[in-house]
Amino acid sequence: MVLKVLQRTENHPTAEWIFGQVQQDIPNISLGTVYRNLNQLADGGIIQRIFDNGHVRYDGNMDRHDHFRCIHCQRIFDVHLPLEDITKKIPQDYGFNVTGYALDILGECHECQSKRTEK
Amino acid sequence: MVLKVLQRTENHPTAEWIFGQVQQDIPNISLGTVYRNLNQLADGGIIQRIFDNGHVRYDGNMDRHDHFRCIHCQRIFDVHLPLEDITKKIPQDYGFNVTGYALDILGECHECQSKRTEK
DNA sequence: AGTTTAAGTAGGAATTATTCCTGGTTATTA
DNA sequence: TAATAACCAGGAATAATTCCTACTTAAACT
Repeated sequence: MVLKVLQRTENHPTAEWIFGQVQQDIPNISLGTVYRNLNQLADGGIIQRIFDNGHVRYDGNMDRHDHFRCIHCQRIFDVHLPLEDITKKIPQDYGFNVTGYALDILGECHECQSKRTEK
Repeated sequence: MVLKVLQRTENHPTAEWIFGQVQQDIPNISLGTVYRNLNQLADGGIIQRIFDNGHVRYDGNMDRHDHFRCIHCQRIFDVHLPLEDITKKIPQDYGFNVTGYALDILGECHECQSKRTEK
């Protein structure tokens, strides 16, 4: 159920929000259960953790993708950028094995640009 | 003083650690002051926040660089990769303004590779 | 110099997100 | 049917961080 809720949304919700959603179907589920399930799913690579200013959000979309966060409205958008460089260059230049990476981009989204220039 | 401590270390310390260091010079500084100063410095772009599994660390090195975290020993290494792609492609493909980005790479560091193959 | 205003702070309480614990419930196996 | 295992609710505990209040120091003004 936790997984279903997460995959049904376009957003990148917090544990708390997921808890609220799941509660509508399973009224007496506990927050601890949501956390336990999210951690299992994330550790098993089924879902992804996103670190948003020290707070954790979750993403049920496991296609390789990155995140853009608007510095005004704080929304997180999925973006797709192939960075095949990394998996070549890091082992080459540093001798480290790469198992994954996460790119977080900051900036100003479309809407917030318009809102700003309207004034 | 908070800034000085942070810039003197090669590591990516937590607020708590910085607090301990600064205490040696200013014995009755409070943890809240350390947090306030770190937040001001980070918001002002003087230092960088690093999100390490939901915990916050700080980095006094403001050259444009990225981070590699070893999945075994959990240490964080600085790596340098020019990703000029991002600042071109994101505005092009998505119409977002980019003000910054952070690349977090996961993998196995040198030492942990050796340790593992020794066995 | 004395007074007002502002800025920065210690110390600790409060808040928030997350994990941990215990006893109970359900499912599984034999 | 009895025994074992897995999972969970509910709430307590923990950890990181922010917030609050009264105090101190510095700056600006008269």
